[in-house]
Amino acid sequence: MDGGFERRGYHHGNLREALVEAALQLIAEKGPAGFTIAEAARLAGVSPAAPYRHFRDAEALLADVALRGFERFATTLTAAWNAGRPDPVHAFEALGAAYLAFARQEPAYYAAMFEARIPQASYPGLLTAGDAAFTILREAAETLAQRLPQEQRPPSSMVALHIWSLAHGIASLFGRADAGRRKLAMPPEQLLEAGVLLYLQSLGLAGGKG
Amino acid sequence: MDGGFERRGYHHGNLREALVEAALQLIAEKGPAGFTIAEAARLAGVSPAAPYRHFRDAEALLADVALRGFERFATTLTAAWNAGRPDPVHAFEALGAAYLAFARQEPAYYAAMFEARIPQASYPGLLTAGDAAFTILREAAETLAQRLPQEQRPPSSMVALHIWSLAHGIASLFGRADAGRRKLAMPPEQLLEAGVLLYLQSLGLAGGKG
DNA sequence: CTGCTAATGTAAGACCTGTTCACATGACAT
DNA sequence: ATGTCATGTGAACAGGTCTTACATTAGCAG
Repeated sequence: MDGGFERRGYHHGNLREALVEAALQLIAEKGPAGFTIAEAARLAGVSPAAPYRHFRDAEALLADVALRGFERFATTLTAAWNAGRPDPVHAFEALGAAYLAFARQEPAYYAAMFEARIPQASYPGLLTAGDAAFTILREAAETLAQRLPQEQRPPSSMVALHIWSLAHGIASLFGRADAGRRKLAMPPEQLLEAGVLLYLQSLGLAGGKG
Repeated sequence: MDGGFERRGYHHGNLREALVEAALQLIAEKGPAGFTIAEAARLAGVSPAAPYRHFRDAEALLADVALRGFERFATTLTAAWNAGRPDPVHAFEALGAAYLAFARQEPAYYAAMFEARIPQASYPGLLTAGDAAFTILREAAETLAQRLPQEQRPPSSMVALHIWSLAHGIASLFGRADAGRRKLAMPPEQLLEAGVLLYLQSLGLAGGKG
């Protein structure tokens, strides 16, 4: 661990990164509320006051983690959409699957992004990064809608919001390794895929009977 | 406030209820993580140690709030569904609207129920109460599905999961007074209604073009 | 290489919270 | 009236946040 850094002397050399790594580890273990600056400092091998040279307070550190999370999230979603190849419907499915995969594989980022209750107004970068991620989904929906005659096209932002909400709902209710969550008859990925297909069908965007 | 109770002497008289009230107030203000036993005790006018006579620890208090929340939630949903009257589709819409209304009007309960990361395994009552609330949705979906010829009926639990997830996603992304959340072109209620209608259409359960 | 400056880390401390313990109080049954 | 038990208190300790004054050193100017 230690983010791959061993401190070599009085100065750590990469404390900022080490703190982010430590925060990720702690959030993954105990949730955003369980993370403390003191413990992150301990993991990084510095005194409890050192982190304050890099982050104003615990919330700022969390906000930085969330920001990085949104950036990775956007990268992941872009790759999954893959410019709509091989065809928009399958690419859209892949986008949904990537959403859930991110929530499952990066629970710490996901928690920082969506569960930490960071006041976004205080961290404008967060808002921007979140919008960028959403835009990927919206443009995918836009591309999909192009297949319909213009007068039948739904607003792409509405479609994107529906898919985002469904994916987020599934991820946050059932999609995590959280022992506490309910068991399902269907794995979350399949639940999402079925939901998206049904939804797209009603728009005339997916095959007649899934 | 004080939950309507003034303490009259050495003994509070209704500390347990007063603590729950205080917790609700604090959660509403600062989220589940911002709530502390010490502050709840202060609001109730007792010493910081007094709450431990009624709750094993802070998590237990939170779990009690969540449990009460699930019970109120179930009541609300049952009333909204109204046994499927005047007709199942409209009643189903009302159910969705009630979901969002609960999240908005009772943010403290909602947060305790879904955001507090209470290990449900440690509080079996919570799991039961959550299941009871979900069952209402599942039975509504079941009733709806009855309208279809048997071989076209989707699994009602899948339908219920889709609707629950969509509603929860919308509520948790956009449905709260949280200043930090994004602005939408459409109010959350309308977003949900449109999503549910589209979804039901694809199942053949709602009118041809909403 | 020398020496200055700014960045980075430390130590100590004020203050808060959670939680436990021995003890105080009084509601209630007998 | 008396005893008992639920309920509340006060003191104590561990551990957290964050600030302030101070220590160390990296990196740059000369």
